[in-house]
Amino acid sequence: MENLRRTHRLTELSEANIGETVTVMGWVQKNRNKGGIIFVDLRDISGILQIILEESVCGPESFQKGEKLRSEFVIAVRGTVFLRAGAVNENIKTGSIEVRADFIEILSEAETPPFPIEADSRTKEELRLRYRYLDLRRPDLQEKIILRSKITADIRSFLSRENFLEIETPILNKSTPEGARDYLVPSRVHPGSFYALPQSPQLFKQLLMCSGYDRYFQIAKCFRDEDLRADRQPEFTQIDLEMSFADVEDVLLINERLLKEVCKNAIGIELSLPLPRLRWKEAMERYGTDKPDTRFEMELVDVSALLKECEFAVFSNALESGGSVRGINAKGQAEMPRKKIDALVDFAKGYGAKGLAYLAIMPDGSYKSSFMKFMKESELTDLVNEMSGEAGDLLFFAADRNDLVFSVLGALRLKLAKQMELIDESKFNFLWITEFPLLEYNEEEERFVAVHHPFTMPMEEDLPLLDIGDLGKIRAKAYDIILNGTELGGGSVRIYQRDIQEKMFSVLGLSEETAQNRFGFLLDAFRYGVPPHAGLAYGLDRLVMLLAKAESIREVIAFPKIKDASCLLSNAPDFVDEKQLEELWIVVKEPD
RNA sequence: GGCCCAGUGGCUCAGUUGGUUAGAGCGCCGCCCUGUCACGGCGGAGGUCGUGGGUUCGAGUCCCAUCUGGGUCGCCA
Repeated sequence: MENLRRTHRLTELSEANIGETVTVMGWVQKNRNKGGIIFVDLRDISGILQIILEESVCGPESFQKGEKLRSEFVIAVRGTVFLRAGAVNENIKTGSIEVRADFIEILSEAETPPFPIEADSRTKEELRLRYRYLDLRRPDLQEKIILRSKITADIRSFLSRENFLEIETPILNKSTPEGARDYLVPSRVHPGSFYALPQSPQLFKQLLMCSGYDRYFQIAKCFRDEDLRADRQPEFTQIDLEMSFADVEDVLLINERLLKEVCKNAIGIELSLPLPRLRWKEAMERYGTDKPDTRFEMELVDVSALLKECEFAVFSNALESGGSVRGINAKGQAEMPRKKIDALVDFAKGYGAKGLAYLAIMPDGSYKSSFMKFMKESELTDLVNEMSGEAGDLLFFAADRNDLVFSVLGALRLKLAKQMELIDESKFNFLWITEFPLLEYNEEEERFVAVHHPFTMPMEEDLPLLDIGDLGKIRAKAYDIILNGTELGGGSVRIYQRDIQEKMFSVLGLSEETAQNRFGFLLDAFRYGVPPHAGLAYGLDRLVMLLAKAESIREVIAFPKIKDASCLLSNAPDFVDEKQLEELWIVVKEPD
């Protein structure tokens, strides 16, 4: 190895290098031994290159090494670049050339890997994660990790050019039990005291605004001790940014330019600006969700007004108790088999619906429906017209409290779109959702809680409602950025006026003492001159996942955790020595 | 915490209404082959079906429990 220095990555070589003596290194992808000639497909992170071994060129010593080669051996090859004598391999970048080795060295031997190292792996994820270091050798996973690095670099570059300063904030923080569960870190020096890992750098970035760093960003690791999902990990990365002297419009406009640049550089997609916007209320009414997938239509229709006199108890009860009846039209699905409809009804029940009413408009114009016997002919006709129902369509209706109707139909809409293959996977539909509600009522805690966080600024015209009005109706200067039905990020204009902040704490049921105890350092800072400020944070993992067209966030994280938040590779979390616990003043209860 | 899906050689799968020594492709091992690139030829090893219990004359196949992984609801200010 002392005498060998790598001169090129494998696919840096091309016909331009013909005749050159080069030294390359990598992993053996495939060894095709024809007896007197050995073809080796060598792999590194750049791709594949064919190496040829002939005893007459490389001598017996290297040739014997060539005969020993197995998958995943690491080798070094010194040789000359030739145009291929045989056929060109169109499948690889270096398919027209090959390196004729005059010397090879086996740098490292390898056991047979437990699964094939190849693109488009069909190996079950459990095994891949247990051997993640092998999984990460696979080209498609490498592509995603490379894309992630590129996106991160682009974001840094853009924000730096826009005069944002990258500033790190602490990982060891104070726990603020509002919101997600914290990961706690025991203090050795302070018996019984704990740090919390950040759920986001929220408070610190606001402090930075107070300190005059008027544009801040950070690529910040964040932690939330909640259950995982395909797009949720307990530790994840935020692109966190904050701007002083800024309102909603300032944040949205600069982020649109950021997204445009990232999309263009990372995947060659040209976004047209401005990005579409939708108010929260309208999003809920049209799509049943605050993160609509706008790649297909099938919008919700409120049919409550038509059903005031209706005798179908499910509908009338919902209306009488202040709820609504809304429907969606599954175009051309009238012939859906009963079994499939029943499955959709069960699906709806999973979201809390008591049932799901349906009406099929048969090709001959007749109706087939779960509730027609309770309805007048004219009511049915009106209903069908309101839903733009045509022969061959299948209509679904949910009747309940508004929030339930929205969540049921919002989920059903997505489910149907997938079944009906309505989603154009080539689209990248960004969408701003604006004017989120400031507060929502939490049944369990029997109080209003912040939808975004307690520092979110109400909209000016709704400020009076903080004193006298319906708290649930207050709109906030809060916004989310959505891509293809996934929440990519969100942010808000922050409260910087002490009186408004105090009112906010008060409606949240936080006593002055509690607020001071939890956020006192921020409130104190606000006493010494605070600029108006606003910000946004993206989930970097989700952004990369969507741009990479990955199925799960785990595909764009080098070392992800599994569903129960453990790591199959390292076996974290794990038990620790009694001595460590003693130092930390911790006594572990026997699990029940 | 709830619901749903999956678990058969190293990998990916098949396995008919429960019925003889559980199959295939790839991979692996050995021998042969100087233009292969999904290389080819010949030969070979390797599983008791995630685990435990039950039903049965008989279970990979049915039942119960459990473990491992995935999806989702709750949760995620």
